[in-house]
Amino acid sequence: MQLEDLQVVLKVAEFRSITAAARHLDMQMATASAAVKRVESALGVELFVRTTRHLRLSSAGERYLPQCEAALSMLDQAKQTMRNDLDIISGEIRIAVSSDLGRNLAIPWVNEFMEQHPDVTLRAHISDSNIDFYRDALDMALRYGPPSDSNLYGFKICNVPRIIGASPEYIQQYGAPSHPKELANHKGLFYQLQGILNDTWLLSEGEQSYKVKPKASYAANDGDLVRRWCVAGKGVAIKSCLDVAHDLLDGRIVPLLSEYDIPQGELWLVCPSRQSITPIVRLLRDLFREKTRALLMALVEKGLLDKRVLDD
Amino acid sequence: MQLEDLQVVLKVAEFRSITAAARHLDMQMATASAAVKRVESALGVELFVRTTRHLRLSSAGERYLPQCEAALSMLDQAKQTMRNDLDIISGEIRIAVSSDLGRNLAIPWVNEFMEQHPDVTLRAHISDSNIDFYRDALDMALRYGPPSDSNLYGFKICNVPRIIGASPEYIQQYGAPSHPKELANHKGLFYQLQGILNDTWLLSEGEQSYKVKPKASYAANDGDLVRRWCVAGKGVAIKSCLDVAHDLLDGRIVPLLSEYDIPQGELWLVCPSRQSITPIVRLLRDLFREKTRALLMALVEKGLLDKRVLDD
DNA sequence: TCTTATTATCAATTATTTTTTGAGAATAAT
DNA sequence: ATTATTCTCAAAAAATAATTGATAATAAGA
Repeated sequence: MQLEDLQVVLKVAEFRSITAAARHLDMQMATASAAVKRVESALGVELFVRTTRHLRLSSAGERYLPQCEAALSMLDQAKQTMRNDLDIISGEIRIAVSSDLGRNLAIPWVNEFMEQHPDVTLRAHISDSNIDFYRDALDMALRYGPPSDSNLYGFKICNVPRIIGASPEYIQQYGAPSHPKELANHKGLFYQLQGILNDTWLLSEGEQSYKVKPKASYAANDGDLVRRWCVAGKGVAIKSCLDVAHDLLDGRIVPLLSEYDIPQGELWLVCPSRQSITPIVRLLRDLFREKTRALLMALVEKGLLDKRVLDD
Repeated sequence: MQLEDLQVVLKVAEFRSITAAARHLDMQMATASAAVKRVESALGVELFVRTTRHLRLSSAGERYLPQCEAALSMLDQAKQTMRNDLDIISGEIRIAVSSDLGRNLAIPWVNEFMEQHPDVTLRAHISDSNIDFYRDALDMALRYGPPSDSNLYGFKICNVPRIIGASPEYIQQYGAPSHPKELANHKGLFYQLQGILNDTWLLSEGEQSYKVKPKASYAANDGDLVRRWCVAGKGVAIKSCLDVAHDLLDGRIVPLLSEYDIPQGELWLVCPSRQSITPIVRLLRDLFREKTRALLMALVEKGLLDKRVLDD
C-alpha cells in the first residue's frame, strides 16, 4: 500500500470531493480517483459511498480514517523528529507574497535560504489579492496585517511605516508639497485591491489629521507596477517603506511630507494551521525578521525613518 | 513512500540482516535491499550503517524506527478494528502441522474454514521435525505438547490419549497381546524424531508400569507413514488417537491392551508472539477445539476411549 | 423542462517503478 | 587459503501508476 495514496484518501475525506482533493494535491482527478480505489482494494473495503456527483464517507471509512490519520501524522512526526535531530531541512515551501514585496525582497531572501538548504524547493505564489488557504495549497503567506481568520496562525515580522513619495524628477517638475492639502494638486498613483480604489490618503500631525485625495492619474491592482510608475516619475504614491526600501536608499524615490504621520502597517507571516508551522517556517520567520530589520535600520540610518519603528 | 517498504525496513532492523528479513517476508534479498534503499532515499537519511557483511541501525534509524513501528502498528490496528467491526476475516494463514494430523485432519478442517472465509489464503507447512518460528515465517503451529519456549503463546486444544494398535489382518495373523510383556514378540512400527528412535513404549495398570520394546521392523520420521504401515498390517504402532481416529472408527486399526494406561498427550495451538494472535487464530483455535472434541466424542461413543478424556 | 457545468469513473496509452536475475565485491568462518 | 555468506549492482522483464480523452450521471440554473 502507498503512503501517498492514504494521504489522498484523507484529503478526499476532508473535502468530500475527489476533485477538490486532487486540486489541493496538484494531481489529476483521475489519479486521485485511482489512488482511492487502490486503497479501497488493498483494504478490501469501500471507504466512500459514491453517487456520480457526490461522495461521502462510508461507515467503514468513518471508523478507519480517524485512526489512519493519527497514524500517518505519527509517521510524519517520526520523520520530522529524526530530521530535526539531524538538522536536515528539506521539503517544499509554498509561499504567497504580495507582488512587489515578493518580487523585490522576499523571494530573493528565500533564494538565499535555499542556497543554504539545497533540499528545499520553492513554489512562489505572487498575488496582491487576498489569498485563500483553503482554495490554494499554501504553507505560508507573507502579508501586511495580522491574520483575519482565527483559524490561522501568524507571526509578526515587523512594523512597516508607510511613506508618501515621488521620484526626484517628478519633484523637480511639479515641486514637493509642503502641506498635506497640497497633495490634492498632485498626480496620485493608486493601488486598487479587488476593485476598491485606495485614492484617499490619511496623514496626521499631532491631533490634527488630514484626508486628502490626489488627482487620479494611474491605478493598478499590482503594487509593483505602482512602484515602477512612481520611480518613473508618473506621480506620487503611498507605499509601504519596505516595498520601496531600495528605491529610497538609492534615491530613486524621495519621501514627501515626512513630518506628518501616516498610519503604519505590520508585516505578518501567516500559516493555515498549527501543524503547518514546521521548522522551515520558523527558520524563514527568523530570516524575514532579520532581513526586514536590517532594511529598516538602513532606512533609519539614512534618516529616512524614525528609529522608533524598530521597537516592536 | 511504500508502506510495505517500511515493513521491510522494520524486519531488517529486527534481524539486523537483509537476508533474514527477506526470508521471513518471502522475498528476494535484492528486493528487500532495494526496499531499504527506497525508504532511505525517501527520508534522505541512512537508516543503517553497512559493512559488506553486517549491518546495524544508524543513530537516525534508532530514532526513527521505534516511532515508525508504533505508527505502522497503529495503522494496522486501524485496519483490523474496522475489519473486525465489519466481520471481515482475511489474510494468509501460515500454519505448521505434523504430517498425519495435518494431512488427514487439520488441513481438511482449515479448508472448510476457508470456504466460509473466501479472502483467506493458506500456506501449510507439514513437517514432523520441530518447527522454528524464528527460522520459518509462520503464524501458528499445531503441535503435541505445550510450547517449550516461554516467548511463545499457546492454546490447549484438547487431551490426546495414545493408543497401541494394529490392523485386524495383523491381529488375525499374529494374535493380539493380552499383556504388555507380550509386545516384545510383536513387530514394532517406530517413529523416529530427529534421529531418536521411539522404540520403548510405556504402559501401566494402576501402580504397576511396564517398559516394553517390540521387535524393530519399520521406522520412519513421518507419522503418517507409520500409520499407513499400521493400516497395511505391517505391525503394531503407538499413535495419538487423533492421528488414527478415522482408522479406529472405520475399524482399519484395532486398539490393543486398552485396559492399560498409556501416557497421554495434549494438542496445542502455538503462536510465535502475542501480536500474532489475530482473529483468524482465535477462530481456528475454536474450530480445532470443536472438531477434535467431536472426533474424541465419536471415539468415546464407540467405546474406544474412556469418556474422561473430554474433561479438560 | 432542457440545457450547462460539474463530478467521478473508465479505457487505452504512455511513463515510471519495482522485481528478478545473475554477477560481483567484501569478509567472517573454517 | 578456501568456502560460504552477506549485501549491492546493473540490465532486462514485469508490474504499476499517471495521463489523456471520453462517458455517464446529476445538481443547478435558465
